[in-house]
Amino acid sequence: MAKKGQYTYEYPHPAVTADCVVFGYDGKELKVLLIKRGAEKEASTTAYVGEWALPGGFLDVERDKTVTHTAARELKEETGLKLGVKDFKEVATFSDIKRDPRERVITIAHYALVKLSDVQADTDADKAEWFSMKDVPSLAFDHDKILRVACSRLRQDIHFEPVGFDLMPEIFTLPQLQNLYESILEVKFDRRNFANKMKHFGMLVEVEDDTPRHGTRTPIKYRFDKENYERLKAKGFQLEF
Amino acid sequence: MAKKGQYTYEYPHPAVTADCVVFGYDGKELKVLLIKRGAEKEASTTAYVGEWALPGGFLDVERDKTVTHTAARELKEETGLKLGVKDFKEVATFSDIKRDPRERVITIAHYALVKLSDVQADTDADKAEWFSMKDVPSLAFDHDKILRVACSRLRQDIHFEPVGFDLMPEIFTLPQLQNLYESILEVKFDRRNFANKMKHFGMLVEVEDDTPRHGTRTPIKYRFDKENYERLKAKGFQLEF
DNA sequence: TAAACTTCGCGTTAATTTTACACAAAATTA
DNA sequence: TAATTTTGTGTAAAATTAACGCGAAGTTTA
Repeated sequence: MAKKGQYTYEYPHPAVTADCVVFGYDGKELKVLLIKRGAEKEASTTAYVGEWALPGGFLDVERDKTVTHTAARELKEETGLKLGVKDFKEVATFSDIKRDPRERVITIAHYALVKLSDVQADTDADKAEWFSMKDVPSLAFDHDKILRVACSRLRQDIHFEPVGFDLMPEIFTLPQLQNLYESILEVKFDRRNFANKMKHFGMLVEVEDDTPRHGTRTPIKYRFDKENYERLKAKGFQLEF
Repeated sequence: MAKKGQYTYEYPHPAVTADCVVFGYDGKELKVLLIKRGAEKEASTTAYVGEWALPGGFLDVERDKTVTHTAARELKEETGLKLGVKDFKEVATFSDIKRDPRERVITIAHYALVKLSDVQADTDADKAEWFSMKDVPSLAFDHDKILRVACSRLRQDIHFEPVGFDLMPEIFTLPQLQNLYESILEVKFDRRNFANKMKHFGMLVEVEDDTPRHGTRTPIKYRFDKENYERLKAKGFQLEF
């Protein structure tokens, strides 16, 4: 651990953090990963102890290649969830002068999309918890605001990128996919038009899978055709919803 | 001036800057405002002396309310151009560990759109210069990259916001507006379809203006109907191009 | 001064995309 | 076995987008 008062500068410098909004989808609703702020670390200076917050932490000036590396590293440390730098998207910077009561801290918010079914086991249940977007508690710092902005960013991105496929499990059904889109965009689509449009893009591949499903009629299973998507993207095509 | 080594922290802090990509349009081509890096200020530590760069500078930890305030303040100081915080849009954070040779500096890039005809007189010609996007020189630091990213961001934004009207003079013609869209998007539109679409939005108002124009036939003059645009936006409408 | 040329505005038609909507099959429940 | 829920499929109307012809206004050229 570094000694106190070791680092001096000619001009004041702010502290810089990266925060993570990790979205997951369980087939029913959109969820977000939060941590409970503990007093373990720097007890005396830690703020908002016991409150829920977004995972995140300070830029390691000497080691973190970019602030996105900070995001990935802190997410791993705080929740156990290991994501690659490429899995993150930058949302925005939050730099209000009083956003942290201790000192001037600016944060670069990121978001990531994960297949909840794949990672739920990885997340350290002692520290982190998945909350449905519908009942997110009030958060520490300005994290409420960050979450709102991240959501609206996700809503924008979904129009141009197949974000659904990052959130869905490998094998999924059209009704599930539609439900996800409806959850994120908070609208309802016509089932038939949704299916037509999705199939029309040519990114869905039918899969043999006889796992019985809960519902009534058994829907067809699909997987995302990543190669074809990459080909289409290279050609310059537009998703749109 | 502050004494050296006055500000001390328990952990290393990066320096934080805000950089500005200011776009202007002169009726012909898209331009960007650059400054020539001088050795005036902190001579010994200044890097890239004599090279062209984006306007920008260090966050004033004690005074700047947000990094966007930094952007506005520095733009004014370095180019004479006075813009409001609302005129800026955040683009992205650039935080590569070696992007500044002197110390770790992360920068939050912003862009702004201005009516070149209105502000050309305000820009301090000694320090700043407007460059056509077609012949931008190679820039200091990673500013080439920042400019590229800002451009692609502008190209995205133009699909959903009437950015044209921030760049055009108060009174303009449809061919001018079309030229701007074509410059930014690097495509060609059909003159008649472009006009139909634009008029269909209901944001254009015909204006009486008999200033003779250079070309052949004198095109109709318009102005942007801001009130109507706000009304439409409130109702939730989409631009799209 | 007339002819040729360029730029501009208007409107029409064809192609494409989006929207609205009805019915039958599969599985569960009563 | 009948009723109920969920899913899959197709088609016609409506709206939007794309393609395009023409004549008018002004400039340049012969």
